Amino acid sequence: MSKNDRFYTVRGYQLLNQEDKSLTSGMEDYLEMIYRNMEKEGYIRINTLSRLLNVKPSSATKMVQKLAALGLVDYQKYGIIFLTEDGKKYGKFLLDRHNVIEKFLQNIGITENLLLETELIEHSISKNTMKNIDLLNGFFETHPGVLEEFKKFKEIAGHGIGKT
Amino acid sequence: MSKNDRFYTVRGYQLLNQEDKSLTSGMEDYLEMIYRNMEKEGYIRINTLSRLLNVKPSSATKMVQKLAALGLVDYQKYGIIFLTEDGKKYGKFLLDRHNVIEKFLQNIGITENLLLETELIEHSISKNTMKNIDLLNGFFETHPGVLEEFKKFKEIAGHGIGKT
DNA sequence: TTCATATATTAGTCTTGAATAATAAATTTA
DNA sequence: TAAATTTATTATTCAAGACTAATATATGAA
Repeated sequence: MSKNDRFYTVRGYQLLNQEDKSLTSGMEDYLEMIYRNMEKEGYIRINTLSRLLNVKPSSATKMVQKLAALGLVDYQKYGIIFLTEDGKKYGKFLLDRHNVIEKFLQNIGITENLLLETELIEHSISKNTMKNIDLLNGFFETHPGVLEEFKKFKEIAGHGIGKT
Repeated sequence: MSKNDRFYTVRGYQLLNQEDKSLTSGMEDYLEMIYRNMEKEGYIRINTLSRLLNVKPSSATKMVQKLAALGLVDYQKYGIIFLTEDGKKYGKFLLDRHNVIEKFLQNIGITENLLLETELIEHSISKNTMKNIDLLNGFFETHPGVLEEFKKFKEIAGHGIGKT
C-alpha cells in the first residue's frame, strides 16, 4: 500500500492540515467574506460579518481574533476590521477559488442552490484541482460548441437511467 | 436576499444538515469503507476498519456503535460487522459517488494524490451535482475527441499564466 | 453630559470526531 | 485448560466552531 493509497477520514485530514500553516475551513469562510466586503467597502464590522455568515456576533469575534493572531486581519477590540497584506492575498485566492467552482457548477448545469453547493465544495479543493477546473472552464468558454453538445448529451442520457 | 443567497459557514451547513437524516461526513467515511470491505469479504472487523481509515480502534468502535444505532450496520460487542439492507444501499451510494468524483478528477488530469483529493471532495457533493458530474464523465467517455482537445488546450493555456 | 440603544466581548456549554490509558473479552498456543 | 496474546470497549480528554447569557464599550438623542 503506497503512501498515497491510504484512506483517511475527513477529520484526519483536518488534523494533518493543522501541521502546515493553512487555515481551517471555518477560517476560510470568514476570510473570504471579509475579503468580499473589503472589495465593496474597504472594511467590515463584526455585526455585518456575523449577519452575512449567518452566525452570532460572538462566534465572529472569536474567529476574527484567531485571524488577527495569524496576522491576516488588522483589528482591535470594538474596532473596525481590515485585512493585512497577507490577508488580502489569501482572501483573493479564496474568492478566486469560489468563483472557479461556481462557474464550473454552472457549466455542468447546476442551477439550484448554486451558492450553497459552491460553499460546500470550495474548501475541499486543492490548488492543483482548482487550476485544472479553471482550465476546464476556460476550455468550455473557448469551445462553446462543446458545452452545447454536452447539453444535448445530457438530454438524451439523462432520461430514464435514474442512476443514483 | 433570497433564501439561497445566504452565506453559511461550513459548520453552519453541518448544523443545518443534522436536522434531516443524513450522515455526518465522518459517518460516511466509515460506512463507505465498511461497504468496500463487504464487497470483498462480506464483513469487516473493528481493527481492519480502523487500520484502513488510519484511526485508532477506539474511534472506530464509537462510530460503528453510532451507525448501529442508526440501523445501518449490524453488529454487537466484540463481534463481526455487517451492513443492514439500508446500510448496503447507503454504502453503495457512497462508493458510486466516490467513483464518480475520482473519474472526474482523472478526466481533468489530476494524477497526484488522487485518492486524497477524492476523499476530501466527495462529502461535499450533492446528489444533483454528482449526477451532473457523472453525466460529464459519460460525455467525455463517448466523446474522446473532446478530452483530447482539452489536453491540447491545457498544454497551451497552462503555460505562463500561473493564475493562483 | 447623561441616559438609552446599538454593538462587541467574554465566559461557559454543546457536539463531532479524534486521541490515550485502562480494562475486558476472545483467541491461540503450549 | 491455563497463560499469553490479540482484539475490542469504556472512560476521559482535546480542539474546532457553534451557541447563550452576561457584561462591557461606543454612539446618538435629549
